[in-house]
Amino acid sequence: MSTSPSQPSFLATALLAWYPRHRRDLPWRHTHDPYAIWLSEVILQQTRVAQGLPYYNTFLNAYPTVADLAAAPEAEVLRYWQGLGYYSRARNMHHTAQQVVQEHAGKFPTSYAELIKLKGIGPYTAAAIASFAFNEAVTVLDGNVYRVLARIFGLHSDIAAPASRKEFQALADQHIPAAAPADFNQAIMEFGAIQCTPVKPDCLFCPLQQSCWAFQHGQVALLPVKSKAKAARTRYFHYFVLRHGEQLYLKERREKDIWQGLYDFALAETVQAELPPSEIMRHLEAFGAEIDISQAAESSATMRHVLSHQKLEVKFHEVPLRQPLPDSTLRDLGLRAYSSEEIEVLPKPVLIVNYLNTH
DNA sequence: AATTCGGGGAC
DNA sequence: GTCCCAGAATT
Repeated sequence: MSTSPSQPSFLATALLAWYPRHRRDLPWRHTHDPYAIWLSEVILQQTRVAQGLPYYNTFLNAYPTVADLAAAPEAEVLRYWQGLGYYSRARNMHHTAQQVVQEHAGKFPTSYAELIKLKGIGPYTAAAIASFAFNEAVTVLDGNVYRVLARIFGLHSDIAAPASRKEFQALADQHIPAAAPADFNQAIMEFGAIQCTPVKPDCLFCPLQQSCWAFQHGQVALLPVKSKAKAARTRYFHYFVLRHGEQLYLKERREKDIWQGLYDFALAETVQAELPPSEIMRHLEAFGAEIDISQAAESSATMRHVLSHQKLEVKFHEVPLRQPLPDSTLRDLGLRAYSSEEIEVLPKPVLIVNYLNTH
């Protein structure tokens, strides 16, 4: 990190004046506990405050300390994360909590250099924890910071390109005040979140209006420059909802794919939208149990579920069984029978939760 | 450098 | 429909 000038820059001065008058009252702003700050930062990765807030409170209540998190079963941790998405965040937190307990005697590392070595803690989160919990003068770079800097200084570098990072990093490093690194980091992100917003920023009442390159040049709506992501691919899922009495059969997703560690039903993925009747019959026979045709429902209508890089088109085929699935089938397909009470506490994709809530 | 990891809310 | 959110790991 570069040094900052002895006199705070115009940017630091403006942001530090703006921040105390506009900051939202958020729970993680009342603590210096690195564990709680770590949790808030991981939750807020690619997640809005409004969506993450209830998870923060519930999670911290369930696991008040890093030792509590380390001692929990992974499935339970994922269940608390259910609905937040990017589930590797939860799995990495769990892993790192155990590492902190075992290798650091339960005490969180206190420097950026040590923090960034931990799984799930990258440049942003390491800087956030180091500055907020330990007042280290390291700058955070998140989507808000990119946007604010691009507009104020007229940077036209593509913020989606990794190579642009060092330009923004250098700029942030120039302006972070040595006397108040944590407040500067909080302020610039909060400023981006509620004043210098992506769409319709509040330029009319902006304290930086006069010194903002984008405003002065009428290019606020054009900055930051961000190249578009390629279109999401479409996948076709056919779930077999195997039921015996009140029991449903589910499996853990272990493969390297979406929803790792979460539970869903027996699944056939197809290249085309339709699963031909002959293929459906082949799957049903492979389950190795007699099906109660009289209670068999039509396949559900297609449910669409959109992820960042995938569009899922999903059909659920309900399969009422006259007897339990044989052990060989359970082994082969990784399935297990669960009561509705057991299913409730399994971590599941929102898609599966939605299905269960409507059937 | 490019890709892949969710889900929701604002427009 | 589009955009993007207090990003990180993997390839």
